Amino acid sequence: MVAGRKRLTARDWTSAAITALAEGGIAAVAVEPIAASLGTTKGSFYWHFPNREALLEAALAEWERTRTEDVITLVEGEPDLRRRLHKLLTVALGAGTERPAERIELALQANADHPLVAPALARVTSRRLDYLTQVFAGLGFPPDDARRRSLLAYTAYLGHAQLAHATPQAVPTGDELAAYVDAVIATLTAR
Amino acid sequence: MVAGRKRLTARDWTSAAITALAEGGIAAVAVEPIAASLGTTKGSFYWHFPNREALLEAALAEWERTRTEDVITLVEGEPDLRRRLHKLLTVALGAGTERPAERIELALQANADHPLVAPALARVTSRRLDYLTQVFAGLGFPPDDARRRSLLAYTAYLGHAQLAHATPQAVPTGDELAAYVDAVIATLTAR
DNA sequence: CCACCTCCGTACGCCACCGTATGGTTTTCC
DNA sequence: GGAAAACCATACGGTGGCGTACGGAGGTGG
Repeated sequence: MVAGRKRLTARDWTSAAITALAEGGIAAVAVEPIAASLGTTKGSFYWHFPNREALLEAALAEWERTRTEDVITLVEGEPDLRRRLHKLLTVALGAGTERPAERIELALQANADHPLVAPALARVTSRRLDYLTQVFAGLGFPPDDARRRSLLAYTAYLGHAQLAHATPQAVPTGDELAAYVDAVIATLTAR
Repeated sequence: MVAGRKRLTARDWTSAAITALAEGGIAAVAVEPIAASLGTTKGSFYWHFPNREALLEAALAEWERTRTEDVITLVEGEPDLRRRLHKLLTVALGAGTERPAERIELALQANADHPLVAPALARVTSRRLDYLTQVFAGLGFPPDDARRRSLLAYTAYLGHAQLAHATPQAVPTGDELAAYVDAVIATLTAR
């Protein structure tokens, strides 16, 4: 892939692992294929990492870190709660399945069983749900109602991503998508 | 597993494959492990099937068949549309991730990329969405609104299943679940 | 009863990947 | 400028799966 540098760092390996993760899921985070894509050999890898699991662990940690940063920067531009929700849903439901971030997301969901994936996923999920609950509470819904609405919103997001990936023709695009997002927000915020 | 019969049929292999699918996903539909679980060897398998792919194909076909039957029998006991929706959602959201049917469902979603899985999944999804749309239309919503609501309902179901599997603690149970189902229905059928 | 067809066990070669061993090549730093 | 440390290539053995070859068992009909 990159022919420039000769000597690699652990970070080079983790970011290559993240790329592989996006493209082929957990199974693609494999030492020898990634070595080939980096134009090197396992000899390099096993100097920087003890084993494959450590690489996966590093990749997941990196993903979790940048992922939360993304959400924060996305959110902190919109003070109005209702518009913030709209923006959130537009990005969440509109993001096809092509972007690497979405692909990784799906790859991790697909491997939620994995002992390293499960806790990372749990943390991210929990943070998102808490945040959503907070938004709905800010819109004036009582706590438990806010929680239910956020759960509905989040599961709808998850399912939407899944559906867009598995059965893209079942999911609206363009103007239809915009109308859908509006309808969903109307439904989610209906008293 | 079964020590009784000596000679096996193709059906024996298919149902063993479905069991493996439920327990370990697509990757577990592997000839040698299943042979071992059946107490036999590959010699048997390659008499009944040309290769691994054919086994997977047979398993998927069988799943798709029984799956549609299940839905039909579930539905045709409740004439009232609103109660039918309630029943549907209760079963769909309440079904933990323990039942084999749910596990297979998730395993297939996790492998939606797979060339054999994708079309099967697309057919099932499309049928379900059409059915849901029909229910909402029957409740008096105009066609495109009914479609949007059914999409929201179905994505919520998909995401819920995913969440219940990956992050069970994020999902309500017992009385909370019942309350959640009621709230979701109220939200989904709100004008 | 025996020949044939059905079914299965075993052994083999192949591939992809993991992890180790070992020696060589760069840097770095005194 | 040379020793020590950092880094990498290569070769090896191990595991687990796929698919083939082939020989034998066991039912079944003539």
